[in-house]
Amino acid sequence: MNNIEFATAIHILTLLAITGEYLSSPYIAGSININPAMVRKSLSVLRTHGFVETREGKGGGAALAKPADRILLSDVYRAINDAALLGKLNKPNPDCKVGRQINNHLIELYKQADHALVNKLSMTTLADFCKEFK
Amino acid sequence: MNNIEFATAIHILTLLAITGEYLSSPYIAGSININPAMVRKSLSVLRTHGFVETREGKGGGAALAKPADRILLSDVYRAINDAALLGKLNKPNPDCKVGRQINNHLIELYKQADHALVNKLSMTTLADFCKEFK
DNA sequence: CCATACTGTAACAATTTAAATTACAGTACA
DNA sequence: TGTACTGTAATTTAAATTGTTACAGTATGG
Repeated sequence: MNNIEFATAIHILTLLAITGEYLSSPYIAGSININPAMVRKSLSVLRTHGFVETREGKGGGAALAKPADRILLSDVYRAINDAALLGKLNKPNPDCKVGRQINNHLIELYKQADHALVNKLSMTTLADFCKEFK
Repeated sequence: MNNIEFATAIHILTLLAITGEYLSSPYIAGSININPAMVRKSLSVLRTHGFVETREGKGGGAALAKPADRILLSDVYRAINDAALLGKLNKPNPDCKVGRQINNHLIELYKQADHALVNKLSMTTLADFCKEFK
């Protein structure tokens, strides 16, 4: 969530869900106000995870691959953050009792925090999110 | 959590809690394997938030300012992340229905996610965390 | 009262990571 | 066959983070 990809992905999915149409990367880019290549990069990840389908060639673009009420925001979060841990670590001194063990304990803590976050996000579907747009 | 300061702060607090002594920044730095000035920077934040007290001059250093069972990991997280939002935003096109509204909705979502994370961290005290060290 | 060993902090430098851009081959349509 | 796209790799640029240096201020003990 701490990179902009999550915001970009949610923006794309929201557009696709609300319009229900195939949209081209230049069109989507115009809404987000970024470069079309960035949109295609994001679409590439979303396609890999089954959220969207894309069509090449003239008149091509992207559309949702499944109903918006079957896409959890937590799934999108997971897709973008992959296995990345929610937190950085030092390289402490292994000759110190604390230094030797702390990274294991921090990793465990980060995992718990991440689970709590994902759990919260799993309570909202893309459809729920889209309902907020008037 | 996505900067290393949280890991550094927890390391410092763990050392202070476990030893129960005044420790100097060079000593602490030796355990974390970073520069003493970094430790002092972190201590400066921890002092501002009332977690530690420090002594200047020869023989100086830092110690916990209150019992480890009265320090929640969520408090430390808040102290370090201050008001920083857990997520970035684009600068979308205001002429687009989605672009115009999405940042407000993402901010709301980030807040919820952040609360869930803080809630989880509030279940562990520094004392609990220290118990894990054998 | 001076040498020593610290803290506190600002200024600066280096490094790392993230983001954006460019480029171009491949594909589909009309 | 021209046009308008996608897909992706390579590169560049920018931003954020992390680390370093430097030095004034402070406490201690001989």
